[in-house]
Amino acid sequence: MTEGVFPALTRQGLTEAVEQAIRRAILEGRLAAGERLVEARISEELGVSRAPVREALARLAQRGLVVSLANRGTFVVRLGPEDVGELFTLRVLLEGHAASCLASAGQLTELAYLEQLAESAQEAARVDNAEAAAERDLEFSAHLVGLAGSRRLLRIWQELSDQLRLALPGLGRLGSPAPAEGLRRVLDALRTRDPEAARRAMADHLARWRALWLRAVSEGG
Amino acid sequence: MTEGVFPALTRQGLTEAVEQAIRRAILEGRLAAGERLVEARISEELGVSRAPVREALARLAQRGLVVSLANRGTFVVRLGPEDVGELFTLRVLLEGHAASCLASAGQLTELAYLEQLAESAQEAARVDNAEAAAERDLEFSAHLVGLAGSRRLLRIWQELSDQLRLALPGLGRLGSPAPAEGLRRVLDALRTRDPEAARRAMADHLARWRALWLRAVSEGG
DNA sequence: CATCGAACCATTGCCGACAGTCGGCAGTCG
DNA sequence: CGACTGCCGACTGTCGGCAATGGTTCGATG
Repeated sequence: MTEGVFPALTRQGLTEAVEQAIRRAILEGRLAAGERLVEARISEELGVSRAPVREALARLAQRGLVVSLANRGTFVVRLGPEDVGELFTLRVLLEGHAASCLASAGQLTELAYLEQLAESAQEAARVDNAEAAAERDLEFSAHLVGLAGSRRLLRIWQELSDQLRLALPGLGRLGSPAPAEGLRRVLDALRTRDPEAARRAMADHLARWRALWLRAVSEGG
Repeated sequence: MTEGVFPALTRQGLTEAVEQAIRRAILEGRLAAGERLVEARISEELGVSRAPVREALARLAQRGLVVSLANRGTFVVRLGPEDVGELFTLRVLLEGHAASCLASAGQLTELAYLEQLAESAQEAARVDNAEAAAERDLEFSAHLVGLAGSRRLLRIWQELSDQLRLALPGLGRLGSPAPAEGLRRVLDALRTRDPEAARRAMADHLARWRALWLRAVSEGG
């Protein structure tokens, strides 16, 4: 039989469905930061029992999107400036590493999609939509990190990016120009196969984003 | 009222107790790699219902100690050479960063305990007990990363170190000399406040450990 | 004799219910 | 009037049970 024709649909259990529902509600800003998540309420609203809701909340807690206090409930995480600082420090570390790896061992054919994503990010920045630009930028980074080929690296990065997305709605109110030129320099470094330049370019690019995100959480919360 | 007379006892829930029990069973090698963990069996053995066992297994799955396949059960993770390679690549990245941070911004008073841990590790290496030396080395790194002051960094590192400990029993069979001298160079770099030297020293030290761990998982499984 | 299919069994996924715990409010005493 | 104590509602932690799923065994069939 031909392999890989069908995308291997994995019948997602209720738990996963509930997890996605809550995650989307959080990341789309329909659940405000600090808001309390009551199991019974969610289970009733979704028409399922409390068990899958409980497990979904536990997973989200481990992912850092919510925090659950014993016997007191789980709450949507509210990001402070220190949190954004931490997250960007780690992003610089991880994405810098990924960029460096890709520069030294990546296939040039893999750059095509990255260029497309970078173009998309630049376009979003051009129309002064910081929120959309940030989302595109995260997608670029997600693929960059994915190409590094380390499952654990990708998993960690996804966890961090999900946490960062908590502050995404706050970015929208800022009419600041979003960084977009930086990705070009990253791609240049990848093309010339210069690992150190790729790491630096990624770090510089992220440094510009960091300032923007920091302002978003400082003014918003 | 007098403040701080009672040490604020935090009653750990059943779930946490179960999680610790299973984790210890895995890390102490009483549960072999690849072994299946049946919820009902564990719950019966521990005298609790399946609910806390379920949640404990879910947490361990997120931590990467076990892997659970839908409707098929959860199994103790078996580490391959690629896994150990990934883990050490990330250790170099994270611990190198922590060492660098500490060199540029750390208090000299914090070095005292690190020196004590390094001494302990060196002593374990002296008696050719690779497993104990590895455990001491992990404790050293845990404190090093903790001193960097980033909760997320520490959490990620702990997750990775727990995964690495899966292969700890395999190290015991190797009669190889454990690296121990490297920590001294890390401490020297911290004392002289040289961030780049600290990162390199940490990387060199880990490179020596990496070879040992790789041999352990290659021969063992 | 190998292969396929159907019933069986062990185990997980999910459910509803009960008990334990927390925060708030009223009542009481100084 | 302020502080402490005891109740109250709400919610989480835990439990036993039922249904759904996957692997297995055994028999039928080519």
